[in-house]
Amino acid sequence: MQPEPAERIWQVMAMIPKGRVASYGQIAALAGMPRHARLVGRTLRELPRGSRLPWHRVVNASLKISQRPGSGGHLEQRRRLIAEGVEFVGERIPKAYRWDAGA
DNA sequence: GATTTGACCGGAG
DNA sequence: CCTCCGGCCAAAT
Repeated sequence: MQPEPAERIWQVMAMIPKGRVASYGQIAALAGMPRHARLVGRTLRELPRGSRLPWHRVVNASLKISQRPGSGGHLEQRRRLIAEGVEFVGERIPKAYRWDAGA
């Protein structure tokens, strides 16, 4: 039987290299469900706090953190990314940090 | 069961 | 930078 969609999402997410970021749509596409970016977002929202998955490496297509600015999650994600060497220009992450699957 | 909402996307204007 | 739109899908109202 086919792996559950959420499971494939977790799998793809787990392969994002440290110090790089990927978009929701990108994850969805790599998980074999193009245009299902929203499902990815929902899946991340439901992740337990102690997950070992690099959820912080997932940002929106504009290369900005998608969580509500000012929220704990937003600050947490930003902190973790910076800790990995990812830079921020204002709210935006330079395109150079975008993960190229298969590069 | 219809409507709204949400850690979304891409195109158009 | 902004809004509006159509697509997608699950959970909450």
